[in-house]
Amino acid sequence: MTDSSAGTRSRGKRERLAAAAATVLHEQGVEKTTLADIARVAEVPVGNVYYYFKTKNELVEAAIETHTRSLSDLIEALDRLPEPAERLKALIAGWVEQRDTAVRFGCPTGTLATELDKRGDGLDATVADLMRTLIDWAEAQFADMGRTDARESAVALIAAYQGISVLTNTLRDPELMAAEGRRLERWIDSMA
Amino acid sequence: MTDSSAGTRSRGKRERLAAAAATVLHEQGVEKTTLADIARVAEVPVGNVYYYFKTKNELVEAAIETHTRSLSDLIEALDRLPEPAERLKALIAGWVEQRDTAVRFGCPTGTLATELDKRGDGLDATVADLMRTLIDWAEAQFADMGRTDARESAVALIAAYQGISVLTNTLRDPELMAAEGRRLERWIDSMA
Amino acid sequence: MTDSSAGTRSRGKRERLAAAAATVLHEQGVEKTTLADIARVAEVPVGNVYYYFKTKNELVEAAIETHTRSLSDLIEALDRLPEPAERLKALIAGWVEQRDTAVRFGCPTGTLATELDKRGDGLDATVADLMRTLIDWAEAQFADMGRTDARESAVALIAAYQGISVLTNTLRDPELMAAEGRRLERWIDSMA
Amino acid sequence: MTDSSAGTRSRGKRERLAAAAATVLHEQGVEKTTLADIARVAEVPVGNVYYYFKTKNELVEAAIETHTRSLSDLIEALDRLPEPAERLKALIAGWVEQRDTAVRFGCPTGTLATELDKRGDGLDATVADLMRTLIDWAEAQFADMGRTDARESAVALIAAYQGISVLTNTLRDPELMAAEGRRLERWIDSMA
DNA sequence: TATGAATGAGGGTTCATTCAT
DNA sequence: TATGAATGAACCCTCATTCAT
Repeated sequence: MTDSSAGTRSRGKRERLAAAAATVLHEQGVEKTTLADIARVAEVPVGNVYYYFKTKNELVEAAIETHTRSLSDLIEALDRLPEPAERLKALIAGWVEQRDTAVRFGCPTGTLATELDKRGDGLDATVADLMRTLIDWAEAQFADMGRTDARESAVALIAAYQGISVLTNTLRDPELMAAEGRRLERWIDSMA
Repeated sequence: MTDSSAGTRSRGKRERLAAAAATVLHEQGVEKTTLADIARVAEVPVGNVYYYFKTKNELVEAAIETHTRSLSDLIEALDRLPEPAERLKALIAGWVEQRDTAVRFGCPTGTLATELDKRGDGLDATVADLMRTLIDWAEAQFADMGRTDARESAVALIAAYQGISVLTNTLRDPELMAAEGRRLERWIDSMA
Repeated sequence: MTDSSAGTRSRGKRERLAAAAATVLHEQGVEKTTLADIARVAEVPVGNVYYYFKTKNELVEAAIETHTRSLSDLIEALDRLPEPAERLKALIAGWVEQRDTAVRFGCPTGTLATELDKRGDGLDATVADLMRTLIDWAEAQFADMGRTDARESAVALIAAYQGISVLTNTLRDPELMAAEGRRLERWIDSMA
Repeated sequence: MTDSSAGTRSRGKRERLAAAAATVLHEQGVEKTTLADIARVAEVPVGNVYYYFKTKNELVEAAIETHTRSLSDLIEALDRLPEPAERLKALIAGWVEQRDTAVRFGCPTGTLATELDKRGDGLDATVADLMRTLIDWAEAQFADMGRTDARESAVALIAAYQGISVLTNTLRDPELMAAEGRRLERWIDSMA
């Protein structure tokens, strides 16, 4: 019991750091975020961070993995819905629900991808995987609906979300996300 | 004569700096770009930059203004086309033409907006104006086409471009932009 | 039984650490070597090192002692030879044999002495003892040969070795050591 | 005059840094010396060091160059002597003169070479050049004296100096250097 | 005895900004 | 106006040493 809680505390710390990284990197951006910021949020002494992550990049990587896991969970939940159209609309509904976060910080994945592209380390490939996972899942839904242009539709859907996230964030207007959500839903409905 | 040529040279320097800033900030990102980088590209001594721009932020602002002027020029050119639908399709065609740049650096305005949002200075409002200008123009075209949902369509169009820019850049695939361009054209055509 | 075997295991660990320290400190230098490096080579967990050595300096001391013991063994072996001139020439032959190590890392004692001198801890005195032991032994051989300048010759011999080690290492040429070895042998022979 | 003094001040600063580096690196060793140490001795603010030297390694390189220049000056002075044997003995006399420095810090070139070998950067090649320059010069003198074994003698001479420097430093005894100096002089004399 | 985890001081380096001329 | 030089705050990272168990 004591041992297990000790193990838990250690693993907990790593996870706390990864979670803090995911949040803070989203909110402040990769470049503006210092290790001290992440350490503070995770309530871990700065020097100790390096016991778990050898470089700042590894911390960014862990943040991406956190997002990847979130996406997996989301997909798993959506897959429980019976109809592909419903699944897609539930995805959209989720986006709309989080529109206030989008207003303040944009899409976590999209802004991260944009920033990592400029950095020159190899991390952009990792976010690309994450992005592809989402597109692939959407494609599967469109295919399930019998669409022959499933890939193109999937790309268009995710692009619409990425784009409206940028606009919602830039123009500080959550209603943009809401309206686009309704438009996308109508689009899905028009396919049935 | 000497003064005027000096003035000319100075204005030339200021513009060279603004242009260099626009390019380099797009390619490297705001945070990764140093004043020295911009000065080097503009072929202006580092110490001299501060004669024209008191802070790095003012240089970023100048870069945005450069983009704003580019947009004005573009709009002016598009407005010479007779039909609103043609104008919109010409806009889209321009996006597709520049897809290789999007692959490497994303949309200049979008990535800048994403980065500036994280910085906390007041510059995000300036990019927002730029973004709004484009949306407003698109809205005018849709209205001209007799659409009652002109604003929503305009937002959707620009969002589509922003989003596909993110995906094109992240996934390093220019074909994404091309395909989305064709899709958007079809959409415009379907409105006629 | 358990205690004794534990004790044995412990002494084994202590010796493994000292041996690892001797090797790694020679190869990487004192400053560039971390405790983790030594622990890894000795296959001892980092945290456990401090049970045997309270500070890094103590580990350096142990490394010196390891070298001292090696020197004792060497001297013991040389002393089995009947003639002092033979003993000295056997010493020289040993140096030449190890010239490839000298090329890569220099003389273990000499480089250690050079490094420890800069550190300001009291360890330089310990290497000095080691160095003196070798000189003393050489002096005894020269005296045994009937030389009245035994001390000076001994110093010259060891200096020649230290110096050619520096050059062999710096210029990365094992042949330097070999040639100097032949020269020194001739010198010894000329005394008989 | 003003301009030239301004230029002098700048160049002076760079040189002051290089000179400080040469001294401090010799006295404290490369690893133990911080940039702040060098900056303090050169009376230059720490942040300003990087205006002249982009990395610590460049500062080390500059220190080596300082030593190289000193050697050139020395050689130039020695070359004014008429006889090669005299030149070599003057070289030796210089070593003996500086025996108190050797006691405290060893030979600047030798200790630097020993330390740089462990560091893994490419600087060891630069010190090697310095060392070779000295050997080459000595070889020329021995050749001038009609020796067929000029190279070997040159290597032996420099090795003797390097080695006695190590011993003088390690055993903290300036008399070692003095005695070895006399021995080497006799050796030179025996060649005439 | 044994060990993973924690800690904090300090080092090298970058860079926006300012200064002196 | 122009410019090389100066400045210092902040950042990432390393590591000897200590702690808790």
